[in-house]
Order: sequence, then C-alpha cells, then structure tokens
Amino acid sequence: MTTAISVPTLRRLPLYLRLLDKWQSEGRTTVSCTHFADALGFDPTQVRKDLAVCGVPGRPKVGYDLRELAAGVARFLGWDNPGEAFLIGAGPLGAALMAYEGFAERGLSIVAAFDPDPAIAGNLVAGKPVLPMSKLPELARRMHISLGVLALPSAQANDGLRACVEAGIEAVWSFASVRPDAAEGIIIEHVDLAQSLAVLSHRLASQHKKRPPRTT
Amino acid sequence: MTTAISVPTLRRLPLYLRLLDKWQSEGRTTVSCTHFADALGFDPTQVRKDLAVCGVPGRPKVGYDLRELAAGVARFLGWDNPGEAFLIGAGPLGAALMAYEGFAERGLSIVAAFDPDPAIAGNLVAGKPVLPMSKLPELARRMHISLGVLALPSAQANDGLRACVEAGIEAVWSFASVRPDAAEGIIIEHVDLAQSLAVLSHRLASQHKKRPPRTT
DNA sequence: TAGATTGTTAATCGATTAACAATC
DNA sequence: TAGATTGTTAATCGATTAACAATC
Repeated sequence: MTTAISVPTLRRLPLYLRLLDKWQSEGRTTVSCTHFADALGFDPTQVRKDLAVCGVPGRPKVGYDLRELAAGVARFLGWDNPGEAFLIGAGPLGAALMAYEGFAERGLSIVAAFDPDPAIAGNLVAGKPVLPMSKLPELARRMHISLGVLALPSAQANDGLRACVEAGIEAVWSFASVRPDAAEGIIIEHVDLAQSLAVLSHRLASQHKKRPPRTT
Repeated sequence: MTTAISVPTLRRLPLYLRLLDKWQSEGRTTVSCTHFADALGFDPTQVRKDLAVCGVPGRPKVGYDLRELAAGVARFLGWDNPGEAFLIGAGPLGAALMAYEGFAERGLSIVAAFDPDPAIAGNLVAGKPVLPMSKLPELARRMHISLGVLALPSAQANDGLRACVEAGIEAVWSFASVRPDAAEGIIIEHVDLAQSLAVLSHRLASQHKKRPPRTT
C-alpha cells in the first residue's frame, strides 16, 4: 500500500490548486514552494511535502512546471475529469448548491435532483426538474452515479442517506444540519457548519473579553 | 492569560452540545465522558479535557450534571444569548443560509440582508427585504452588529469584506467560493467547501483503486 | 561555478492517549 | 466500603519545521 495521505495535507491541496490557476492566468510557467509558502503563510517544507504526494517532480533551482503541477494536483484529487453527482434535497440549500460556482471549477457537476417532498418534486431547480426519490435507484445505476450531495432537513437526512446506500451510491457529501449516522459501505463527508461557527464564536468572544463590544 | 484553546477542541464542542440536547430531550440528567466517547468514537480522556475548558465541574462516580454542562458549553461558545448578524449577499446561497435550521439552534439570527446587485436589493429573501449596501454602515452601528455572513460571488467577496470592515463589523463568516483576503481588524472564518470536497474526492478515488466503479 | 531549489532525514512541537491519584 | 468517574500528569503519536545533501 502507498503511504497514507494525511487529512491536513489533503485539505491544503485545493489551496495550492487555486493559486496555480491564478498564476497560470497571470502567465507564470514555473513555481517554487516559496511562492506558495509566501502566499499562504505556510512553511516551504510543508508545501514541498504536500505537493510530493501528487507525484509531480520538481527541478532543483527551477521549481515545478506550473502546468504539469496543476494537472498533477487535479488528477490526484480526481478533479481532472468531471464527476457527476445527484442532489438529494432540493430545498433552498439544494438550490444554492446547484448554483454554487465552486463546483464546476472542481469538476463536479450535479446532473439531477431528487426530493422526498411531493410539493418540491416536480419543481424546477436551477432549470432542472426535481424528481421523486422513487426514481433514484434506477437512475443512479443507469447513469453510474457514485456521489450524492445530501441537502435534506435534519429530520429526513438519515432516510436520504439510506436511499443513497440502496441506490449503490458510493459516497455522500452531506450538508444536513445534523451529521447523518454512519452507514455500512458508503463514504460520508459531512460539512458541519456548527464546527466552523464554534471557532468563530469563540474568537469573537475572546475579542470581547479584551475589548468589550460597543453598547448603547 | 488563560490557556489557549486548541482549534480541534473548539470544533468538537458543538458535537457534545448536540448530544447534550438529544439526551436532555430523552430525560437524562447526568452524563459521563464515556457516554460521549461511545457515541462519538472519541477517547474518554479527550472528552474530559475538552469539557474542562468550559469550566463546568463534574463529580467523580456521578459525572456531569447534564443541564449545567449544556449551559456551560453553550456559554463558552457564546451561544447562550442570541447573536444578531447581517447577511451580505442575498443570492441563492444567501437565501439558503437565511433558511438554514442550524443557525437558530445555535443562537444566531440573521436580522437583515444586503446585496450590491441592484437587481437583488429590493427583493424579499425569506420574508425579509434585501437592502442596498449603502445602508450597511449606518445600520450596523445603530444595531450593534458584530457579525457578518458573507455569501457573495467570488468576484465581489473582497468588496463585501471591505464594506464589513468599514461598517465596524468585528467578524465575518465567509461562504464565498474563494477565500477573501485577510484584512486588518476583522476576524474571518472561511468555510471552504473545496477543502471538504478534496477529502471526499480522494477517499472515493482510493476506493476506486481497490474496487473499480461499475461501468457499462 | 555559485546559488537556489528540490527531496529527504532528523528534530521539534502539539495533540491524543495512557496512567493514576483523588474523590464521591 | 468498593467501584466508578473525575482531573491531571506522563507517554505516545503524528504533523510541522529544521537541517542538509543532491542537483540543475
């Protein structure tokens, strides 16, 4: 087995990729770890180790070929060929995700939307019809869909997840406001906004202890 | 100065709080670290250390008083009294955030929405009027708003952030698809979906290496 | 060539986990 | 009392950073 990639490394790769895109559009052709390190406030050695996982060799004195590195990082993440995903939950959150500009950039395309609510199924979301959940298994298999984007209200999140498992979907990216239960045979990545808010809230609270907020 | 709280600890606190709410609704009155550890797959010692930062004492043999602990964790995060925030960017993402059920639960209330796009300002989003950006500074000061929720398209994200700084807003929770530039005198917490997607994409890709996905 | 940069091995740092005394 | 659990100190583990040889 190849060396396991650490999650912190994995989470930094998109930041490098974003910079690579930017620099490419500025006409750069090579980059060194120091460029990344300066732009992101990271240690250059860390950048070098992170990039190494993608298997793109650099050249001493020169650095990395920008094009080659960008392609290598994108390939490593599986962002080189467009992935197709189903959206499960077509409420306001689902609609926002369908319109989200960051997905297309990362080779992710939501090709169909489903919703258990009969009042929503049948509607159009971002120009696409929302289908009833009953259509999910057959379509998932026929279209070889391996990723589900879960955007259901918390009460329905676990049902949605189960439907994905039964449809043979391999991974779920969850935006439900409650973490769905772990399930056999499916990869779950949950975006927990409460965790992010906790970091922000605490920083704000510590700030207030030092310099109290304005009051009337 | 009090011991600095680590970010990993901070990010786990909402998970404990969610369990506390659940257990409280089930009629429990005391909890031990082992309960949390079992439910979350954590080490009991880690739970004990995490909870310790909130300053709620437990009793040997008994555990923690559930009510007292829930109140302590919420207070530590600043989630005990409802915080008021402004939404900057009232497109689909902004609309989803206004409707998001997780916020109210965490004592966060979006009290007004702003958008630089004249086609959007004037509309209603989640029953609230969207105001032009020009109204932001005066209202922020008058209402003592310290948190901005940034949901603008990437091209406008930095302008939106600057507007917050100028309005005296202390912290910004960013959902832009590109991380806004750091700015003097404002706390920024950026939710970077690409980082989360990177973790998921890579897991999916490694899975495929072991067991290739079905094809036609 | 000399200097800059990669790639890799060693040292440090911080977070997690283990051990254990104190206590109800 | 005995057993369970807290709170805290020590050990381990993994990620970050430093050092340095190889190289263009």
